[in-house]
Amino acid sequence: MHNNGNHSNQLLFQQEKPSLFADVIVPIYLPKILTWSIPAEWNNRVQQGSRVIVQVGKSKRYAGIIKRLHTDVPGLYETKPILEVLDEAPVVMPEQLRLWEWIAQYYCSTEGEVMMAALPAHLKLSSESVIQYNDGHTVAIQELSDKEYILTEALEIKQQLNLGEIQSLLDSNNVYPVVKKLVEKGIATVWESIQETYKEKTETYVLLAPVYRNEAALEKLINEWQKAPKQLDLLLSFLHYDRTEGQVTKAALLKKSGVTSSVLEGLVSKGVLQLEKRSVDRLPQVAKQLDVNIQFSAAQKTALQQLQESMQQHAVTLLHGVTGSGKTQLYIQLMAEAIQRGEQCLYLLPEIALTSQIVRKLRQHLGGYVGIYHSKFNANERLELWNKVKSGEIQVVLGARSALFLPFCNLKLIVVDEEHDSSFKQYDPPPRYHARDAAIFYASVCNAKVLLGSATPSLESYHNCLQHKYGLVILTERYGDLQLPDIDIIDLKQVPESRKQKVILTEAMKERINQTLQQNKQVIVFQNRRGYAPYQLCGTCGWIPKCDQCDVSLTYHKSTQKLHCHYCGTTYPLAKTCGACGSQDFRQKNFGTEQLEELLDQTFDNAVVARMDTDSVRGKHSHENLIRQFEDQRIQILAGTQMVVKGLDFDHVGLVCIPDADGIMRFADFRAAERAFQLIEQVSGRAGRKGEKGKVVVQLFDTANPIIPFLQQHDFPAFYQYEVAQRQLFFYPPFSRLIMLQCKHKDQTTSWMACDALAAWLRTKYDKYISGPAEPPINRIRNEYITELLLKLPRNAAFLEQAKADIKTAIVEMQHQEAFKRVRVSIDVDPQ
DNA sequence: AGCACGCCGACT
DNA sequence: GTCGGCGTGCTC
Repeated sequence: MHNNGNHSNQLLFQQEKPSLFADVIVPIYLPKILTWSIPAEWNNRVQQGSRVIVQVGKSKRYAGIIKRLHTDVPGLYETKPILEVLDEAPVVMPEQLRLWEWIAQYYCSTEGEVMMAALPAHLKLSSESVIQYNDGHTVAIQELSDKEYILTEALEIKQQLNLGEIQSLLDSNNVYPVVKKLVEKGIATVWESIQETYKEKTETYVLLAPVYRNEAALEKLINEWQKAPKQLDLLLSFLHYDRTEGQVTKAALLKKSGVTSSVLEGLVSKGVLQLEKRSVDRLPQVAKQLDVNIQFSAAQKTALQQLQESMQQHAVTLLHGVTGSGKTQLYIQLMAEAIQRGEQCLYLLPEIALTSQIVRKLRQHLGGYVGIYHSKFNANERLELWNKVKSGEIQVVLGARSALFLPFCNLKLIVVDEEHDSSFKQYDPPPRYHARDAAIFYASVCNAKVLLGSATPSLESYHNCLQHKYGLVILTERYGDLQLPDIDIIDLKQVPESRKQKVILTEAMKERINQTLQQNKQVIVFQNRRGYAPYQLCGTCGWIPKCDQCDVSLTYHKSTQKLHCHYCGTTYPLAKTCGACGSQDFRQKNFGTEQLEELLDQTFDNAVVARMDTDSVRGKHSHENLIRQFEDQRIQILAGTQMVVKGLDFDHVGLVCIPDADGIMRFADFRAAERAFQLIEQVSGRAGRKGEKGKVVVQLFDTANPIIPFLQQHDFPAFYQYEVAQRQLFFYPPFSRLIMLQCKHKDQTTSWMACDALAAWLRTKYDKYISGPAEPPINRIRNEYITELLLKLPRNAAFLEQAKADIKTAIVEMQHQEAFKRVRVSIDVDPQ
């Protein structure tokens, strides 16, 4: 067969211009990335990192991110074309795509899930079905079923409905068949609506009409003013603000002059003033000014120099500085230097440590260079920050773990403060990533340095320092030559009545609180349990009220007069009689912050007592207000959970009380000692910041606990040596890497058997690394039974990759078995 | 995550 | 015998 010239020209043409395909990440759970084709006319408009609209399945459309453009023709399936190109410039950078890929791979998640965690809501678009009424239809009422009739009637009035509206209209979850019928009968059509959700914020500004913009005309107007004195007043106050502030918003003018908008409307209709809508920034406008004349102590100066040297040599440096040693000032100095070099910095903190205190401090020194990013910000504000980070306008971001996903263009320093904090690990929803570890990877991609900071480093990080993988800088002196507080132990075994009925505050502790109050100092009382009483017990038969859906005893909350499940959030009415024997002899066991607050309030008449926990600071600014009140010493005693520990510096705290230290130490997992040390050391650090040495009083039964001497000496390295020996003995991190598999099923036996089947699959290769199956201490949550399998694997990257692949295979194999089809398995790499 | 296909109970 | 419940599998 031979070709004529024309034909071979076409072939040649096709070879020069092969069709283009895009691997697109869509924000849904998909086991692998899917490929769409690019219509030839858009070849020059698409780029890696841009968003495109694609259709997934029958009708649903999403804005996805182009991960890769290529010309590999997919062999096994027809590709659909992309439907729209949303961005001319990429919204995510190549470095970010590498981070996404790493997280998905390392944490056994998917890039779609990472995308959901990474992008601000307004960049994640998905379509919604709109059911549109067709006015011209000619169907008679008699031809319709009841449901069809109800829907037709509603459509006639509203013209358009979405599926959610139809569901509530018909009071059913299964409305699609009815909609389909109406479409078949020509009464309605269905189309997919996909809309940009970001809205620019606009403000109305008041301007002088052009004719009066010269002195003479204006003077004439005012001098010849006849009626409408309110309008004249308003005009004069407008002129005043216009002169003093340069521009006047409608809202501010009306507020300051105290008249209604109808007065302003009058001036506008007279043609004296004009209104103009302008789009404005949602982010606060702060001057870009550096103020870094920090008075460093000698110890800080040394540490700063050591940090700079260490960061030259190491990708990651740990700053181990005792509480109150002024670590934040060092970060500020380093970030200010980076700003001056035109670089970007990321400062990560655990969510609840992102208080107004730290924000104020950064704003004070780094001014408008700083952007803030955490869950309290709404979607519009987040998108604006996203864009300003991408453009490089914002150079420093202070944020919680999700700030790691911002599109930095010149990131050179990542500070992970309180790096030991377990809330850097996300659990639900996946990806179950650790922001500190992901930051270390991201820094390697961006060629940035990482600075970890903590008064109580994680064993993993400290171990890495001793192995010379990370640099280590130590700051042992507290700023202003303060000393760490003394820790006194009160042995509850020695308190006579405590064996029968638990004493919450011993006489000795009350005495110390009184002394502190008399010296006009404040007291923090730490109790890591919310509510009034963590469980109730029938005095006759021992029955304990539990959650119907979870294997957890219910906590009595006095404020709501209800029993709360702290796992699923369900509330139950207060039990008056025993559910088992009918007895009325109910005893409340243990105590939470709510009861503690009440008790403190009753005991110390002259002191103002407040409580800080997730229940008491629900409102938007209540957390900030509470902190402010405590700072201003309007509150003398603050009772609270972990919340009082994180990121707060108070100047007048003389005493920290821990009435139930047993509650911190008795957890059964391998991190119990580490967590207890961190928590108690961090709480202690709140005592005695300015003035003399603070005091800590700890009540407990378990006075023989080996971590106590380390706490009393504030000796982290000695604690590390003790704890690391335990870890080595039992092959726990930092000597191994953990992967936790959880099987969940509504039937307890099935859950166990499935987990056992998984274990059997994995034992062929990983026998000596597996422990379990086992039931966790709380084995039922939301009516699902949980069985766990823990793998303690050697720290070898290639080995771990293989293990993860084998785990995924084992899960698929297990779920092939008929009995286990509905068992849900979750994988948690490096669980906390 | 949706959305459709497919198989079993309560109604005409 | 059909309608409608939700269990199961696929999406380029």
